[in-house]
Amino acid sequence: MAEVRWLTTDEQRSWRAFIRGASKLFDQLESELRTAYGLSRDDYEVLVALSEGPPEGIRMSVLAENALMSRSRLTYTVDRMERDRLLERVACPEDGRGLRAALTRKGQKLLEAAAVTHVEGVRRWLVDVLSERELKTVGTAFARVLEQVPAARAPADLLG
Amino acid sequence: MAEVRWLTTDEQRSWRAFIRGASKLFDQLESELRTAYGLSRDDYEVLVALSEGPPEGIRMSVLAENALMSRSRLTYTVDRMERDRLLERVACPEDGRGLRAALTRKGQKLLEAAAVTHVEGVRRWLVDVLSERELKTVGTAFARVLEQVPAARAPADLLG
DNA sequence: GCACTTTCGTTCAGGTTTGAACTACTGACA
DNA sequence: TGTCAGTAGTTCAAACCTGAACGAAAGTGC
Repeated sequence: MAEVRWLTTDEQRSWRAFIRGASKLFDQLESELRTAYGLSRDDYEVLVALSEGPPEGIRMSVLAENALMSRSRLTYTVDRMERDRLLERVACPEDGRGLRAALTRKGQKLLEAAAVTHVEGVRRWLVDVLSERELKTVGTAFARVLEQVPAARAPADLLG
Repeated sequence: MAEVRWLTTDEQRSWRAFIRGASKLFDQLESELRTAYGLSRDDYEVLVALSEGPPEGIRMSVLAENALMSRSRLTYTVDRMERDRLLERVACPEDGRGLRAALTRKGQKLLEAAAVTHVEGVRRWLVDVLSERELKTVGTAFARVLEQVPAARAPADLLG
């Protein structure tokens, strides 16, 4: 058992500022999307992923991966969105087990509107608040974090 | 209605990297705390806040503010933690409506153990992955974000 | 002292999320 | 061709969260 390497005062300060700022930013952006369009962050991520995929839709499992959601959570999210006619599930010709979620016209339209709100929020609360250099640094830093953090969160991964 | 100011390609890239990296980081850290100690991030935040407050405890409303939680969510969180004997609610002499949550010995011990796990995670997945300069920038950037985002998320705030 | 408004924390109803089972299908191997 | 492990997506029960409504106490103005 190695000695614990605590955070220095500066590291601690930075970490705390980050976790609080980021949490609040996420809450704010989600709150804006929800009150304006009734969309959760998950819903929005799904719409974005679909709009960037091919028109025939995206496999559920791929969608779950893209949006960093568990499969069951995605099932329920897609249920709700299908009920609201924002997307539809279509069978997958090449795999009888599979389904694709595909954007409807309504979903497309809603995303176009919501994206405006969302971009304004991202600008107002983040992009315009940071200098160009800061934003760039944040981007490259978290791209590296994303690479480092283990891809799967299977229980076995946590025991190493 | 003003023209939409979309994000530039670079801004978009930075924003995406950030949201994905940060989300994954949070998920990873929470997952580590949960499998090792059965603590959610909320639980952990409450323990930290209490350990930093006076020994007689902290008012529920202050705790909710510190941990960025709704009051009802805090009520349920504290219920669970009290059931597990990590803290206890004590009446508040100076305000008959109020309660303080105060750490028990067991809560104190658990936090001491969990903090080790948590710090290791923060180091491994963030602090050691970033340069000193990057971490500093992230800290100052999000401190500014925290300042800018409106404090309350009362419905009225969202209509302006 | 008495009405009024505000604040504190909880409770309620209903929606959401979780992780483990489950069904249906696929692909590999004999 | 038949078995069998593995995968896709769903479902289930239980835990969790949300926001509005609530009871109790505090503060305010008269």
